[in-house]
Order: sequence, then C-alpha cells, then structure tokens
Amino acid sequence: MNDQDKTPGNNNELAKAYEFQDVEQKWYARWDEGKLFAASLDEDKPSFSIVIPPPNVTGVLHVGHALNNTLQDVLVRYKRMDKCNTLWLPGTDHAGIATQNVVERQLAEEGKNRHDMGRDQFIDRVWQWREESGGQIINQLKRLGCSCDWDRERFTMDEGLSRAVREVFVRLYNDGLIYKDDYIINWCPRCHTALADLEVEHEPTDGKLYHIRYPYASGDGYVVVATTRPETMLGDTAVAVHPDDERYNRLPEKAVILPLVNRRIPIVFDEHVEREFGTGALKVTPAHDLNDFEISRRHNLPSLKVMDDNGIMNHEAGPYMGLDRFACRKKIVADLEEQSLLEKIEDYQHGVGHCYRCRTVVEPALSKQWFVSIKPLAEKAIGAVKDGRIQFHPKSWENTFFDWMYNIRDWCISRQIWWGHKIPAWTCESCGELIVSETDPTECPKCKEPALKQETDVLDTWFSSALWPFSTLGWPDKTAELAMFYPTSVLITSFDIIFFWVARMMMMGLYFMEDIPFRDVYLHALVRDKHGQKMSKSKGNVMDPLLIMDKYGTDALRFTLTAFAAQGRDVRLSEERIEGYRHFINKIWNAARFSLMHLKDVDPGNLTMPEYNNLALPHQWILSRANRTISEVRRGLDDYRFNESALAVYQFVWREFCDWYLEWIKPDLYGDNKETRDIGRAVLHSVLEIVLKLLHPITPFVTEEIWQVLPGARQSIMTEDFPRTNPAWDNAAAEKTTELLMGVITGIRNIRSEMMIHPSAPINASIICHGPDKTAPLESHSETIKVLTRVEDLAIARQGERPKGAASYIYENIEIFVPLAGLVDIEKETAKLGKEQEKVEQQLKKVEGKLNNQKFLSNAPEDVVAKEKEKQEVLTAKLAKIAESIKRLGEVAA
RNA sequence: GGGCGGGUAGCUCAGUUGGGAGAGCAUCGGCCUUACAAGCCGGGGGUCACAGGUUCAAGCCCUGUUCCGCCCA
Repeated sequence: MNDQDKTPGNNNELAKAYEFQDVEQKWYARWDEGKLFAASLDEDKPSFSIVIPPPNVTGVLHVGHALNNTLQDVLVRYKRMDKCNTLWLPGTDHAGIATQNVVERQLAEEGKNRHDMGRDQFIDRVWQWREESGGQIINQLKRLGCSCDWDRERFTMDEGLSRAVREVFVRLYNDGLIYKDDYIINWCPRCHTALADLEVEHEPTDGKLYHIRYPYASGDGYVVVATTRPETMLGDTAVAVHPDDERYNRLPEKAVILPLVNRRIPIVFDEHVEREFGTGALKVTPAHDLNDFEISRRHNLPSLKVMDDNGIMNHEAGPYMGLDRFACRKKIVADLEEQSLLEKIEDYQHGVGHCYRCRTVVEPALSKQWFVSIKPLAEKAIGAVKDGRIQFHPKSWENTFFDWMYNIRDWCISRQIWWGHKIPAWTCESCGELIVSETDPTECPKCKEPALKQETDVLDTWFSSALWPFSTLGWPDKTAELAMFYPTSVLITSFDIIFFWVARMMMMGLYFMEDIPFRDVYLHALVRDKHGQKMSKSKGNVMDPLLIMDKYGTDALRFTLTAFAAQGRDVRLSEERIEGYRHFINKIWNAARFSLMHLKDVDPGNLTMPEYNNLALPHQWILSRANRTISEVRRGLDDYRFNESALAVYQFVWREFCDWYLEWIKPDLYGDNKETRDIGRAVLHSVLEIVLKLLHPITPFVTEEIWQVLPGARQSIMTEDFPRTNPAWDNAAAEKTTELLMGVITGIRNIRSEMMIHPSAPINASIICHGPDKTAPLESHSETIKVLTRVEDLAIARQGERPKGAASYIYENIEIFVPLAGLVDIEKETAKLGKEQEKVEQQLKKVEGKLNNQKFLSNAPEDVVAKEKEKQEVLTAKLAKIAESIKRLGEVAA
C-alpha cells in the first residue's frame, strides 16, 4: 500500500495483509530522520545508557548479532518509553588482525603485498577499505530496527578514542603496570604477530607421542624423553626429571648428548616435572614452551630459538635449516629412526593451540613483548563484583568470572601488525633510552639527541575495546555525556567474550574512571545450530538473519529471538519457530484491522473510558488481565527475562484479547445500543493501545504501523509512555466469573464437536449447578454463553433430571446437557458411528488376536508387545465411547 | 584433570519464594462462523534421565548414578 496515504486521522484503514517490506523501511527512515533515537541530556529524567558491544568493522550481521542487538533494542525502547534519558551508543572496533587480513587478501588479488607498498600506504589503503566497505554491519543493524543514537557512532581508531588509548597506555606505563620483557608468547606464523593467551583456541587433536632416546654423554645407555613436538628438540638445552623420581635417582651422569645435533646438555632436577607423563623425563626447550621456559629460569639454562617468524627452522637448526616446522618434524622422526634413537611412537590426543583469527597452529615462542601487569587491575574488578556494585545476570557467571580473574596472567598487548594503535614508545638511537609519551617526542629527554625510533608494534584491539564505555563518551575530557551516562546501566553481550572484553572493561573503567563501567552485565546465550554447534562460516552452518528478515519480516525474527532468550541456556534457532511467530505478527495485524473497523470514524474525544466500576464484565475482565500482563512484561524486562515478557504478551494478545474478548464484545460493537457500543469502542481502543505499546519494544514496526492509524495518534508510538499498571483494574472476581463462563462455553462446544453437530446448527442446552450456587452469574451472562456457543434456548437450574437423549459434559460441579433430538440425522449419524465401530472392532480384533497368540508373546520383542497392549487399551476405550454415543442416539430415536 | 550448564509432549524448548505440567511446530476430528485458513472450534499425546532422601506436597530442594554439551588447564 502507499504509505503516504496513511497519515493519522485520514483514510485510516489497514491493508488486508501485513506487508512488512514497505513498512519496515518507511518507519525506520522516519524515526531516524526525526532524530527519535537521539539521547537527550535532560537533567530531570533518570538516565539509561548502553554502549553497544562494537562489532568488527569487517563484520557481517549474523544471528548472534541479531540476538544481541535485538535484546539491547528491546530494553532501550522500553526505557525510552518509560521516560528515561536513553542513550544507546553504537560503533565498531577496528579488528586489527581481521581487518589487516581482509585488506591483505584484497591486495593479493591485485598481485600486491603490503611489504611492497610500505606501511603508510598500506594504512591508507585500510582506511580506504573502511570507507568503502567497512561497517556494512551498521546498515544491517538499522535493518534490524536498532534505535541507536547514530550521531554518536564511534570507531576505535577515531581520533578521540585513539587519544584515550594513548593516555591509558602512558598512565599505566608510568604507574608501572605496563612493561616490556622477554617471555613465551603465542606466535601465529601466518598473521606474523604475538597473540594473547585468550586468542589461542585449543583444539583436541590426534597426534603422536614420540619416545626419543637421549644417550648419556659417556656413551653408555640413554634417557628416554617423550614429546609431541620432536622438531623442538633442536632447541633443547636440558633434560629435566623430578628429584624424587626413583627411576632417575641414581643416574650414571648428569648430562646427555642431544641426538642429531650432538650437543651436550645437562640433566636437571625440577619439582614441576610431571612424573606420570611419558617416561618422567622432560626435554627442556626454553624458547618454545612456557613450562620449559620457567624451568630454564629456575636453572639458569640458555634459550635457543630454532624457528623464525614464519615457522621455518632457522640457522640454529643446523642441517634442518630452511625446513617448515612440520616438514622438519617428519625429517627428524625419520632421522631418529634411522639412528635407532626412536624408542616408540604412540597415538596421543592432545590440545593444540590455533590462532583464533586464521586457525593456523600457534607456536609458543620466546619474544620481547609489551605486557599489562594485570593482577592489581583484576583485584579492583573482583572487588566490584564481590560487593555487588556490578551484578551478573544470570548470577552463575560470577563463578566463571572469579575463576578466571583469580588465575589471570599478564596480558600481552603488543601485536606485530600494522593496522591499529601504534605503541607510544620510542627508543633513543644514541643512548638507548626508552621513552613513553602521550605526545610524539622530538628529542631524547636523557641525552637530548633527536634520533628517536618509535615502536613498530600496535596494540591489541581489545586494549582499545576495554576503554569503550568511557572513551566513547569523550574521555579523557570531562564531558556532559560522561557525567550523565557513566556508569552505563547495563552491558548486554554474549558470554564468550566475558574475558576478552567484559572483564577488561571493568578493570580499565575502575582504574581510569574510578567507577564501574556498568551496573549490570546480562550475558545471553550463544545461538547455535540444531546440533548445538556454534554457528560459524567455516562450518557452513550459519543462518543468515538478513535472509530471515526478507522472508518472515524483522518483527518475526525479533519476537522469536526475544522469546528464545531464556537465561542460562543456549538458543537453537529453527526456521519453523520463526515462521510460527510470524503468524503471531499477522494475528496482531488482523486484530488491529478488526478494531479499526469499529474505530475508524470515531472522534478521539469520544473514546474516553467510562468509570471502571461501571463497566460490564468483559471490559472489567480484559482490563484486569491487561493489568496483569503489564506487570509481567515489565517485570520480565526489568529482570532480563526477555522470554517471559514475550510469552506474557503473546498469551494475552492471542488467547485472551483475540480468542475471548473480541468475540465477547462483538454483539456490543455490532449492536444498535449506542451506549454499549461506545463503551465497547472506548475499551477496545484502550486495550489495543496497551497491547501495541507493550509489544513495541519487541516488534517495533508492526506496532508503529498500526498505532499511526489509530484515532488520536501522535508523533510515534516510540515516544509514547510505556503502560503502567492501574490498581483499580485488578479484579479477581471478574476473572473468576469469566473462568466460569469459559468453562461452560468450552463444555458446550466440546459436546457439539464430539457429537459431530455442525458448528452453525442451532442447539439447546441445559445447565445444572450442583454444589455452590452459580446460577446467578450464569443467568446474567446467559446471552454471552448463547452467542459464543450458538445455543438458542439455555436453561439454568440448581437441580433437575438429566434429559433423555442428551449429550453431557461436566465442568467442575456443573453438568451441561445438549439434547440431541432433531439435531443430528439419527440414521446417518448412527450409520456413521456404526461404521466407525466396525472399523475399531476390527482393529481391536487384530490386536487381540496377536495378544492371545502365545508365539507372538514369546517371540516378539518386548516393545512390540507393549505397543500392541497399548493399542488394545486405546481401542477399547474408543469403542466404549462410540457405544455410549450410539446409546444416546438410540434414546433420541425412542 | 578442574569448573559450568543440560536431560520435561513426536521435534525445538519454557517452567524463581516447592502446590495447575506448559508453548511453538507437528498430529487427529470438525469448520471458508463477514479481523484473521498465516485462521476458528474441539481432541490426543508426558512414571518431567535413573535411584534414594527432605516435605502435608518435589520437574523445582538434598545425595548418588548415568548420558550429552560448553569453558578452562
């Protein structure tokens, strides 16, 4: 339909079917143009702020993003409607390694590489890439309906954020919390950079355990060491055994000859050697293994690096120089075998570290890198969670958090790539002084020489992400935004970056702002595929949210994700469920269409709701239920139980508002009584408004589209007030009476259905109330009962005889009868039942034949026998029911 | 090896002060009843993994067993 025709109060009708494609684009553009997402700095309102977990600038919207951002948008829209100064600050991070990889691949296609073009030109090229194709995820977030304040969009490489990074680095350095040192780090030979421990993913891998003989220096006998990485033996500088290990208590001598390279290396005793592993003798390669490095420090052993940055064996590897590490492994194994130095090879499964960006096997390597001394920072973060200033939802994540924080190790922050924040450190080329400075120095402060060389390394992307909650608000300047929105209200993110990001933001926020970065942390589940696997491009099991939105509409996707977001459990997304919830969106649409039929010509001034106590039962009931729903939806959102909010409003809209209320008030709406008609319209209008507002945070588009054509519509539903409960509407008595009516109505419908009476055939019914007297409420709502069951004559009594030839149904203490005379074509129906009876009898005979057969019982598998027995029971019951019905029909005929 | 989460309807899953076993999809029967067949009405379907315990009462709390998944080392 043409949206231009649908300005409020004018031609306010809805299309026959909800066409989300046009609607979504239209309203998003209007919201955005109207600056309705912009944060206000109104001092009088409470503030609510969220900073987006910045997606990679290389990112493309996946279902995880969709879930994450839907939940944020739900909360933000809720709080904005609930009269808060609301800020949702968007942005992206520069994703150092990932982005560099993308641009390098692009260059490779052009037959170029970054080394040819040089660093500055390469960086220009990355910026160019970013302008052209970076950040497409931002548009995809808009497609999802995200109500971010786009004028405040930030990028971790922005000037302001870069300034924050420098300030943080310098202060941490000056405070002694950043240092440069030699240590074993994780080296990715493909990305050519160091990685933090967290950036290495350990995967169980089928490998071999090689048992190698290291002959004693004297030439007699040998020690057997076990290793999964024989190529590293070239860098061995010792063999270590446990001092209490009896096998090595009386060694003939304390040195062995390293095979292949014939180097004499000592045997040392170290308590950290695991006696149970392998032979209990450990080859020590200080430059290529963290534990070995620690041992080497304790025993003053030299370190020998045998590989270069590409994972190729270097000159220290002697004859193996120039071989790739894996080729070298093969060669070494072959050579050892030839020299009879290989005792045995066992299959062995062990964890092998892979680069989280490119999946290459990571090489532990000795290297000089920059580190953050993290313990002092971690302590503050631990404290903030311990004393409740920061709360995790679900709370169980606190254990994971504490566990990691207590065992945290220094954070390697330097990366040997080009794209990122250059480390603000310089070395004086004449005196060797190390200078760390916020501004680029022009001369050495010590020797005054101008020859300074800046570090070529850049910082870990997460280093700048860790500052996100305050760097985006203008820090280190003291801005109005910081004053108003820091600490932020809540961080909504996926648990898989709890260490990468959440913990680090806490540490940095507490250190530099001297305050927590957020009060609540809501950790939602991971979206997995139907096998419970993490979705990833490489596995090919991704579900594209953009395609889903094309197919089912954004609101359907959003509602599904919200309804799925139960705490503490992973989301296994299936298209069937999205389809199911699309039906719900359509249901809303049609309920609105119906309502509009009755509201379209009404002057908004005539829609004032009458005094609650004067309202008829259906109105009192629906308002009471609406009240309940409002509080459930609010509580769900307040407690991050998104699924409960979604479920509550779903049930209310479909089961109560549509199935019962609308049907119930149709006689009023269509009737001639102006007073009851007007009351009906007024209440209908109010309830519909409540429904739309409750739904708006979850399904923003369809609700705006409908709301705009309601009488009295203003700017946008997103700037309306979120519904509040009204204590005057709580009405247990009305709910109880309604339940009674529903029970009776369902009973009569049941009889109609069971007795195969056509839905439109008029019937009579009688009701006998045994037990407590409920005749009064039934009498006063007998019209309702009649209309909703298509009953002509309804008799209600305290006692009486069961009518002859009547079908019955019992609801609590109430017996319901429907005389069947004249309703059913006795002959036809009896014949039909008779046929059915015959069919069932035959089936039963077959089953019983089997069950009476000893051979069947003794030979058939148990479950088959059980199945037959079950069949027998079901069929017997069915037969009894048919017989009962036939008897009824017989009574009618008599 | 340590930690965490889970096993509820055919499938995917909800189920918080312990008292009703539920949703979507699927399924069976009947309906084009003028908002909606993307719908309406009615129905079937579950020893809530297993074994004990606490309690008037347990899917929910405790103990043990078992299977599955994830994280860390």
